[in-house]
Amino acid sequence: MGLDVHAIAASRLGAVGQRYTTSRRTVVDTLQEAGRPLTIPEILEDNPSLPQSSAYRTLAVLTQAGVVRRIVAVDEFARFELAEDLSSHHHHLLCTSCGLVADFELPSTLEVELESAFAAAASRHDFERVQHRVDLVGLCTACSVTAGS
Amino acid sequence: MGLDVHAIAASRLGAVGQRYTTSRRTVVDTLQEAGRPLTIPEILEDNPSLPQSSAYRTLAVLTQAGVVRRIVAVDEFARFELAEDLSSHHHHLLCTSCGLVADFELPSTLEVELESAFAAAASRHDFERVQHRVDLVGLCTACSVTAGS
DNA sequence: ATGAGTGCAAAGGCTTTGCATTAGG
DNA sequence: CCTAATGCAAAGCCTTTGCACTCAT
Repeated sequence: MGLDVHAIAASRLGAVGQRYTTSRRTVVDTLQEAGRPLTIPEILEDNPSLPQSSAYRTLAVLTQAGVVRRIVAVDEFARFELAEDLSSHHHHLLCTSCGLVADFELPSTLEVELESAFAAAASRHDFERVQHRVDLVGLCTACSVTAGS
Repeated sequence: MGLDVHAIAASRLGAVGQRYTTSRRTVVDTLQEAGRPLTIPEILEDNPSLPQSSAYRTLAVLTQAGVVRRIVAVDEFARFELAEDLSSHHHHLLCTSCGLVADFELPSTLEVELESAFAAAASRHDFERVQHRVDLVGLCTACSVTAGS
């Protein structure tokens, strides 16, 4: 798709009174190129000149502006990816052994069914502004070879 | 249901060479009574005489024995609930504001469809021993009143 | 009795923050 | 220019761990 991610990012940051600075642009680039959720250590690895504290602050701002999404996987590291409307709707495969996060998609017919079931559950429990989080938790190829009993 | 949770817990602990001690029993009771995932601070609140380190160690052992399940919500706190075969299959509603976790269920027909879609996705990505994690993330009643814009 | 389990306190590790400096609009 | 953003270092906070004591078998 031909979305201008940087233009959208600049606009969303502006909407919350934030500037689209060099380091923020860099982080967005890194996430877009990765195409999967990255931890902050991974982001720093790709950008050795970026200080750790700047990475944390940058990602906090980008998250707040709706440019990136923070996801909680199975290990102690937070992970970040571009917001879904800047990439595409997808789900995550989480490796319980190494923490790897990969993306996958569900048939759209199933997504539709899920959506209505979720809407019903949310309304039943008085939850609002609900998004769903559908993940698979298991062992990735590498780990099932290593740790597979 | 008439499951004897304590008997099962004792048996599962035994299977991994662990004893079913008083504090472990206490934690299991607390989780069963709560009927929703609890953080360690919440567990300690319910059991003021239980030291923090014992709570962490107890829950680590119970998790390893398959008596409880550790879940990652949206905040920094790990949460624990009884294993599904000691309670029932369900999903979670997560409040992004206060971190509250509530339970909900999906129609069993939808569960079946999901299961096969997940199996397909997992096999496509060479993931093994896959479990699913289907949660809704939003604002609980209390928080949507307070923080609802 | 005798090793597993517990309690206390200190250490670990990811993340946040204070403050002086730099850069964006 | 002038405020927001950055960089460095120190502090926070959840969690884990070392070690001596106690309880379960």
